Amino acid sequence: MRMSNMYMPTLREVPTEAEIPSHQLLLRAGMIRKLVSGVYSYLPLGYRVIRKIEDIVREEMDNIGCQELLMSAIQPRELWEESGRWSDFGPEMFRLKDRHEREFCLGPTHEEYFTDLIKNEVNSYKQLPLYLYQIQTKYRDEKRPRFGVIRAREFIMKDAYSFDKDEEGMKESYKKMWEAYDKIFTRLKLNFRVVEGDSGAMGGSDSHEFMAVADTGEGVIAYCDNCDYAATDEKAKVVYTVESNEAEKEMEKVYTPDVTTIEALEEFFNIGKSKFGKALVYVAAGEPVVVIIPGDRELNETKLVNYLGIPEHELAMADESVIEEISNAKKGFTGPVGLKDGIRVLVDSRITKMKNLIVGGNETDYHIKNVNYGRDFEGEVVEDLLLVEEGDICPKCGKPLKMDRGIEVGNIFQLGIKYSESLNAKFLDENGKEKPFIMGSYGIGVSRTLAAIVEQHHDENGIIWPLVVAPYHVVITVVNSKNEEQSQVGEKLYKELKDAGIEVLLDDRKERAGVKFNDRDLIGIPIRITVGKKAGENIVEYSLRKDNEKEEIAVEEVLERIKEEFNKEGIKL
RNA sequence: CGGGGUGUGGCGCAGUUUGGCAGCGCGCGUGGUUUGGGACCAUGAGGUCGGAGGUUCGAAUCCUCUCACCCCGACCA
Repeated sequence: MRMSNMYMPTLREVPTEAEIPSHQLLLRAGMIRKLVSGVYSYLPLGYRVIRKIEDIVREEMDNIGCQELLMSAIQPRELWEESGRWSDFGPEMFRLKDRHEREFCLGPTHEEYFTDLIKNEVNSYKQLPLYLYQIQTKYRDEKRPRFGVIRAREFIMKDAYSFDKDEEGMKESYKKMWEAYDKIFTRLKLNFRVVEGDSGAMGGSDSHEFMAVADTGEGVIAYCDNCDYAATDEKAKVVYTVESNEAEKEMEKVYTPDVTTIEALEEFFNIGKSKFGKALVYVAAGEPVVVIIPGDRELNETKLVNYLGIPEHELAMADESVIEEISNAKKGFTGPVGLKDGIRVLVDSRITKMKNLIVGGNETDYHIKNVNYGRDFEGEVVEDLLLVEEGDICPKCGKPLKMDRGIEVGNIFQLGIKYSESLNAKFLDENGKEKPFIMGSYGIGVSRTLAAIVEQHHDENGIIWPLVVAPYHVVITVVNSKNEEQSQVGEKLYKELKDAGIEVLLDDRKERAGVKFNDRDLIGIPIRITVGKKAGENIVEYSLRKDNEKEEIAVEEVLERIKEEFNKEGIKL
């Protein structure tokens, strides 16, 4: 491609809307443009990268016998009613009506659609396992779109589904997908970590997330250096021991005017946070719920939602009127003792082992000392409602956990029979018995992966694309396009490389050298050929975007050097 | 959804406090001089000041409503 003819609107200045490097650079490099919040276009350069990511995904999917198809983004309400997710998905789902008032959604994912598709055509265990996938646009009306294409409302996703005859088969399929994902993200040069995830709105049991390590990532992961334990903060099991052998003391009401936070209580009582029982008031599916956890810990809302068995959007922190209503006191004085009758109380299991707690008194300006579970209050004891913290002990090996951040680029779920059961998708097994398909679903955020790669591969001058996904492999910069010798050498090389099957850009624009250099660094082309002063002597400059070391070589050597670089990267031409 | 902020030419911004000709830098057109890391001179084009209503002789500026976008929290590929 001749750059004089290319649609590549690079920006000199950083658009104010962009906060993180990948968003800024993708905009500046002219790879993406925003239409409205969370909705983006992929411009020619960006789209080439998207297609290369897709191709790698396709190869690895095809390798494990997963077959590509393409479905509609638009799906009828009835399909989602069958699985119960028309309401479970909540406001996250884009909904629309046709001229006959029939309701539809723009697919946020396709479990129902895939299950529905195959259920009439696949009737026998002999046809299993079956793996299908598509690469398609998904829609989720995110609460807060952010970071460019990392959290968009429209995004490109590869979604795959496995159908097995039994649990073991499904686990085998899950393993295959996992291995394929490992290969995909490795080929894409991402530094990633596989962690246990929460299955959330997808349902099912086991799930893992593929997290591209990045400080700017929204996902928080807890991991162990000593063993292979790693999980998202939502999922990570909190091991927290507070055995106390103190003798139970007499309950005592204490006047604590305006002391409403754990920090203030700490100061008031001059005692550590762990002596307090923190009461959090939520409204879950319309009903108030009080949750009691140790004062020095945070609540994990995902665990709470899972315990309650409600969709996430039906859980919210209670506002002050609800708090006053159930505790008969201002916010900050809620506790487990003396709540209004009939209020549901959940107690983190750790609370039951703590002695002589200090809790809110359910009376404005009062707390109660020496409160003990079992003697003074009761509730539903929940094993673990806490959010993991750095330094918590690893549930697997007991060493301290570390925390990291990442961008979730892939996710695999063991769904089981959630969808096959509700959609009545069944086959006949060896004994002629009807059984629901055992399913798995597997996503890769293609557009998000684009951003994740930039997040991990850039410097102050711009993007540094790995050769496998670079929009073009090579850029030939003709330093002075008015110079006849330089132009000729540039043209000759351009033709030679193109004929060799290399994707090459020729910067033949009538710009000053500085502009060309800055643009090529910004858009991150991995291999750079500079045709300059020594063009007449048949010498050009060869350098790589990633290390910047320049070398003068003869024009005849160029193709060979490029081939060497492809070999080094393990890429076939 | 809660909290905070911003909307002025393609991009980045000033002007708003205290109402009085709509400006600056970059980019863009033309002519010229330059030409190895975002050139210089000259000369141009380009604006419903987010929108609606109001106050006023007069509104980018004051008031009311509204829309959009960004940031911080709760969700996800």
